[in-house]
Amino acid sequence: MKFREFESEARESLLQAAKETGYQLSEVELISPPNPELGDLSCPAGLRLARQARKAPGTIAKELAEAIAAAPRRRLVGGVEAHPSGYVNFRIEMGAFAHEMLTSLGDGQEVDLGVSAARKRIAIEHTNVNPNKALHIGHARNLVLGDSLVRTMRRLGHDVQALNYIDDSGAQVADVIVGLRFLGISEEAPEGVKFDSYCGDVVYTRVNQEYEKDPGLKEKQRLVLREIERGEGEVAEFAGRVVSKILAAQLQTCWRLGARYDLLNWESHILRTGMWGEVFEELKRRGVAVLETQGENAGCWVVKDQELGDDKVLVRSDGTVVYVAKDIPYAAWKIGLVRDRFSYAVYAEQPGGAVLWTTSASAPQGAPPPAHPRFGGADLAISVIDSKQSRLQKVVGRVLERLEGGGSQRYLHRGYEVVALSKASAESLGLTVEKEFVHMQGRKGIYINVDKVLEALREKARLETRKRSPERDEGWVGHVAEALAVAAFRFELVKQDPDKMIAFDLESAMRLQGDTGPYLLYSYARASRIVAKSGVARPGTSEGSARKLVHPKEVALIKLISTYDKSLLEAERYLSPKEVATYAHSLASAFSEFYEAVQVNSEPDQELRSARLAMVQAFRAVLRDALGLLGMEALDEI
RNA sequence: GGGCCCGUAGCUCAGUACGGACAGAGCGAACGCCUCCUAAGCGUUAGGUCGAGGGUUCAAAUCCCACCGGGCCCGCCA
Repeated sequence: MKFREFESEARESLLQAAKETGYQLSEVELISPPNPELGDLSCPAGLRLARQARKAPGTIAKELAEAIAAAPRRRLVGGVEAHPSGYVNFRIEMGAFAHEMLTSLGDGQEVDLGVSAARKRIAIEHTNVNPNKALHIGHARNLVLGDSLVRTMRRLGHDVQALNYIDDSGAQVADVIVGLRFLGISEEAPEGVKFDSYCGDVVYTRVNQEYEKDPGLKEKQRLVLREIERGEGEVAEFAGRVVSKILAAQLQTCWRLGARYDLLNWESHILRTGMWGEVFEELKRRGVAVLETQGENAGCWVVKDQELGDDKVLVRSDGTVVYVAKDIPYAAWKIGLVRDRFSYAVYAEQPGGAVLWTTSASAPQGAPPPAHPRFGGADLAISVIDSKQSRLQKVVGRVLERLEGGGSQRYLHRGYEVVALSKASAESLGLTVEKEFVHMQGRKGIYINVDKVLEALREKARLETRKRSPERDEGWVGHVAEALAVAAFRFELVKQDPDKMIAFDLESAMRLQGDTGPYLLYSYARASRIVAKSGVARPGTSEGSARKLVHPKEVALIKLISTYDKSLLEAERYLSPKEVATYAHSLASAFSEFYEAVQVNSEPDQELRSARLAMVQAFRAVLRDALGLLGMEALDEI
C-alpha cells in the first residue's frame, strides 16, 4: 500500500544521495519520527555514518538532505530536512499521496494490499478441544488466535488448510464413557443444557470425584480405553456416538465465534490407517528412535537428542504409543513426509456454506469417494498449542527435522500462555482465593464456559442496543447484539500478547467501551452513517482536492490507513494476529479523532467534502478488511 | 538442578524482534464537550527510579551479564 511506496522512494533517494556524496551507506533504517512536525519518516543516517566519516552527525545529515533536494523529485516525497541531531527527515507529498490512495480505496470497495509474497501451502492446526466437555475461555484463546491467523495468512495470499485435531481415543473421553456406562449417570442432558456442557460439567467432574473415592474405578477407565483403541465392539461404538454428540455441540460454539475449519483430524485414525506404523519404521531405520536396553526406560523406544535434553519415550515397554508420538505422523502428514493414507468424507456444512471435511480411517464402501480439496503435503505447518506443551512440540519439531534429513524448520509451534481466572471471577464460582488468579481445572469444574460468557455479553449488548434504538425490531437488535458480543469476546482474547498470561476477569470482559471490540464496530458504524447521509457512495477525488486534506487529524488518518499492509506482514512474520488487532484499534481511534475534529457532510467546500468522504470510505474499506481477519462482523448501524 | 515466559502509571496492558529524538492507550479519579454526520465517542488535568544493579553505545524500556519477584515445563499422563 501507499506508505510502503513512500518508504521505498525515501530509501532509494537516500541511497542515491549517499552514493553522490561519497558515503558508504549499506542499509537504510527507517523509523517514524516521535512527532509529525519533524516529518513522516526518519533515517538516523547521520548518526550511523558519523564515526567512519569523522564528521558531526548533523553535518552529514545536512549534506545528504541537500543532495536529495538537488536530485529529481520523487512522486511521494514532498520534502527532506536534516535535523541537527543527525536525522534525515522525509515529508510525504500529501497531494499525490492522498490522491493516489483515495483513488484506489476511496470508493469503499476491496482493499488491494499490493503484497506479492510467495504463495505457500500452510496447514494451521488450532482449537483441538478434547471431545468430552464444552469450550472454556482457555480453549477460546486458542481458537481466536488460530482462526485469526488462518484468516490473515489467507488474506496474504497463502493456501491455508485449517485443521482441528480431535483426540477421540484419550483418557478424558474414556472418563465420560465410564460415567455414562458404569456410574449410572444419565446419557441425556437435562432440558435446555448443551450436551458438551453436560458431559464436562456433570459427568466428567463426577467421574473424577469417584476415582478419588474408589481407585478400583480406574480399572474401568483402562478397559474403556483399550476398547476405544481397538475401535471395535459395543463400548467403542457407544464412545463414538457420545464423542460425535459432544463434538457437534462444541462446533456450535466454535462456529458462533466465527471459526471455520477445513478438516477434522481424528487421533484414532492415525493409528488405524497405519500411519504411525510407517513413521515408526522410518524412525527406527534412521536411528531417531532407539530401543533402550537399560536404565529406567529399559524396554521403551526413545528419542535421544542433545537439543532436547532428557530422552523422550515414544513407545512404552508394553508396546503402546504415548500421546506425543501420535503427533509425529500427524505432523509428518501435514508437511508431506508420509504417504497420505486417510480417506476423506464430508462432515458438515458450516454456517456460510463452507464444507467441513473429516478424515476417515477406511475408504467408503460402494459409492466412489467424493472429490475433496488436497489435504496434507503443506510447505509449512503451524500448530497453535499452549506454551505448557512447548517441550513436547520441540520434540515433534526435532524428530521431523531428522526424518527429513535437514533443518528446514517447516514445523512451527505457535505457543501462547494460558488463560487463568481473576481472583474476582474465581470467587464468583464459589472458590476461596488467596492469590491474584486461579488456574482453570477441567476435572474440578474450575473454568468459565464460552457459551455462558457469550450469552451474558449478548444480553448486555442487547439492552444497550435497545436503549439506543427503541424503534428497531427484535431481530435487528438481536443480530447487532450477537455481533457485539462476539467482537467483544474475540478482541479481548486476541489483543493481548500471546506470551502473557490472561487472568480472565468476567466483569472487565463484559465491557463494551474503551479498548474493546465494540469500539471498533462503533467507529465503523459511524463512518457508514456519514456515507449513508451523504448519498454518495463513490466520491471523486483529484490531486487538487486531496491537497486540501491538511488538518492534522486528516493527515494522521490518511497515513494510518496506508500502513494496513504492514500490520499484516508483521502478523505473518511473528505468527501473531495481535498486530492486526492493535492496528485496527489505532485506526478506529484515529477515525474517532477525525470524526470529532472535522465535519464531512456539512463542509461547504465541495472539493474538500468529497475528499473527506473518500477518506471515510477508505477507512471503512480497511477497517472492514481488518475486522474480517479478526472474525468480527462490520455493521453499518449498531 | 536444567529449560521457557512475564515484570512499564493505582489496575489491565501497547511499545522490546531491527537501540534513536519529550515512554503511549484503556480502566479507575477530577473537570469539560451532544440546537452539529451515532456521546458504545472526544478533550483537559493528575498519575512513571520502564523490577533492581552492572556493562556495551554518541544514544538503552529495547542489546549483553549476573540478580530479585511471579508463572509454566522437565511422566512409560493426555
